[in-house]
Amino acid sequence: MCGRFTLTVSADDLKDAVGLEIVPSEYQPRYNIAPTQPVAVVRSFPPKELEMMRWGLVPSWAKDPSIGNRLINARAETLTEKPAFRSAFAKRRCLILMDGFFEWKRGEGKGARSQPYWFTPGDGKVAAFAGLYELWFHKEDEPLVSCTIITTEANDVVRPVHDRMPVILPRERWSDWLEGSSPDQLLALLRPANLSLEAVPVSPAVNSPAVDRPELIQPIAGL
DNA sequence: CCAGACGTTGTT
DNA sequence: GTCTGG
DNA sequence: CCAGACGTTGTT
DNA sequence: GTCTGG
Repeated sequence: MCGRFTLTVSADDLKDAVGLEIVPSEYQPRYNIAPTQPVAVVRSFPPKELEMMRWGLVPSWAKDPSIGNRLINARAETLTEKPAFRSAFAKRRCLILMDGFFEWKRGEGKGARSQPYWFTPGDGKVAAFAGLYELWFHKEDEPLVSCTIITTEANDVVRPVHDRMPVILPRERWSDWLEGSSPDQLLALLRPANLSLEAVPVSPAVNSPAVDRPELIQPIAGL
């Protein structure tokens, strides 16, 4: 995990939530955000800014941006060792904005379907994954800017569904993550979420990355 | 030395 | 760019 | 994460 | 089965 999430608020509400402007024409509410798609990100510099980035990290040394299709998550446990993430962890940390994420509980036996769940902080507010970003300079003037979501072990709410989850930073830790400098203090932030999460069983319609509508986060009966 | 990878997930 | 493997 | 493709040649 | 694309 995490391979799918939501950010369903309006551009105005997003601005109110984080205190930063976003280009309205680039943003729209989403109920099924998949890898390779644009996601709303706060990065600390230069300067602190809210912008849309491609989900899937493309390191500066990449010959081809397709490597980003695979670097959608970074394990917190090995962040400092992996060549693909080391420099981003040191210098290019970000907040990936969301208001819920999906995890799939695998069915027993072969051929069994996985049941998707939507996990949400449930207070209607914008929350944030801990992330890393990179700039990839090709031949155009503007670099391709991309990001990855940091994962850790599941907390008590998520564990029945899955053993990993994205790192969710409480609001009072946002600036610590963006502006921190000591690697030890930064790593200490990458813990399973302590905040309350609501687990909502949802329709397998979310399985298709092409489907994006409000019904995807409605509870389904019988579970 | 050069070449080639650089990642996570889940499944067996 | 930097590390690992041959 | 899941869904869907998995290929080349030559022609428009 | 495995890779690519969204």
